[in-house]
Amino acid sequence: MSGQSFMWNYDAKTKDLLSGIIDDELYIIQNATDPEIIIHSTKQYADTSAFMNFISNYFSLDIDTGTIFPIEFKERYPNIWQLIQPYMATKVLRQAPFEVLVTFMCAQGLGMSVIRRQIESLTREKGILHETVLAGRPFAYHTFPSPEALAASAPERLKLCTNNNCIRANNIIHAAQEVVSGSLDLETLRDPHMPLAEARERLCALPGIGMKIADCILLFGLNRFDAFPIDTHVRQYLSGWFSFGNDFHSLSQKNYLDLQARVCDILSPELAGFAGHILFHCWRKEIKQLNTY
DNA sequence: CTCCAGGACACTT
DNA sequence: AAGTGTCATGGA
Repeated sequence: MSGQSFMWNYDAKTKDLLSGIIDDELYIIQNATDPEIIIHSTKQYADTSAFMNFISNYFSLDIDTGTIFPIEFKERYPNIWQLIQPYMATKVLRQAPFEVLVTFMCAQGLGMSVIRRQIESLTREKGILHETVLAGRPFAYHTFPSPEALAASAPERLKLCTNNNCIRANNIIHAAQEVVSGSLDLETLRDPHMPLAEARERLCALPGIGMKIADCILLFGLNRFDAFPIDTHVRQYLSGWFSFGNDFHSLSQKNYLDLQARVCDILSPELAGFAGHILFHCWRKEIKQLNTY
C-alpha cells in the first residue's frame, strides 16, 4: 500500500471540523471513539519531514495557540475566556483558494445542509473521479472541479448543483472564467504584501460576492487570518458577549465596517479572523446548541 | 404552517 | 443611508 500515515492528537470537541479530501490526495479518517485523527496520504513524500511540513501548513500548526487572543482578553472577559477554552485547538485550515472561492459563493443565507449538498453535487458532476485504496479498502472520490471545468459549464446544468439558483450558477461560472482568463489572480491576492482592503475590493468586484463572503474567502482560502467575516452568528456574539449592540437592525455596509473596526479593540488585528473562528464555533455550540458544521 | 439558515442585489423610502 | 422583496430549499 502506498502512502504514509500520521497520527495527530486533537481536541475531541473540535476534531469533527476536520474531514474531507485535502489537495485531492490526502484523506482524513476520523476515529469516532478516541480523540485522535488518522491522516492517510496516497501521495509519496520525499521524507517524513516533508509530509509533516505539509500537514503543519495545512492545519496552520505554525500559529501558536497562545498568541491568538491578546493577553488582556483573559482579564477583560474571564467568563468568555473560560467558555472558549475547549475550542482553543480549533484550526483555520489553509485550504485551496479556488475551492474556497466557489464554496463560499454557495453559502448565502442557506443552512449548512443545503450548502454541503451543493458542494457534493458540484464535485460529483464537475470533478474528476479517482479510485484508490484507503486503509486497505477501495475508496472512490471526486476532486473539486477545476476552474476550467466550471468556466465551461452550461448555466442550466450547473444550476442543478446550486440549489436550483441560476443566478448563483451564473456567478460561479463567471468567477471561474475570470480565474481561467487570469483577470482574477488568486495567487496575487494571497500575497501578504497585498493590502487586505484591496484584496477584498477585488473579490467584491465579482457578482455574487459581498463583503462577508469576500472576508471568508480571504480567511479560509487566501491565508489572511486578519480578515474578520461577520455573519449572523458573529453579529449575535458581538452583541451578546461584547455588547456591540446593534443586533436588531440590518447589516448595512457601513454597519459591517463599523463593527470590524470595533473588533480591533478586543482582538489582535493580525489574528482577528482566527480568533473569531474560535468564538464562532463556541457561540454556535455552547450558546445556540447547534451541532451542524 | 412559520421561521430561519455561516447573503447578495435590485429596488423603494 | 436605511428598509423591503427576491432568490430557493430543508430542517426545526
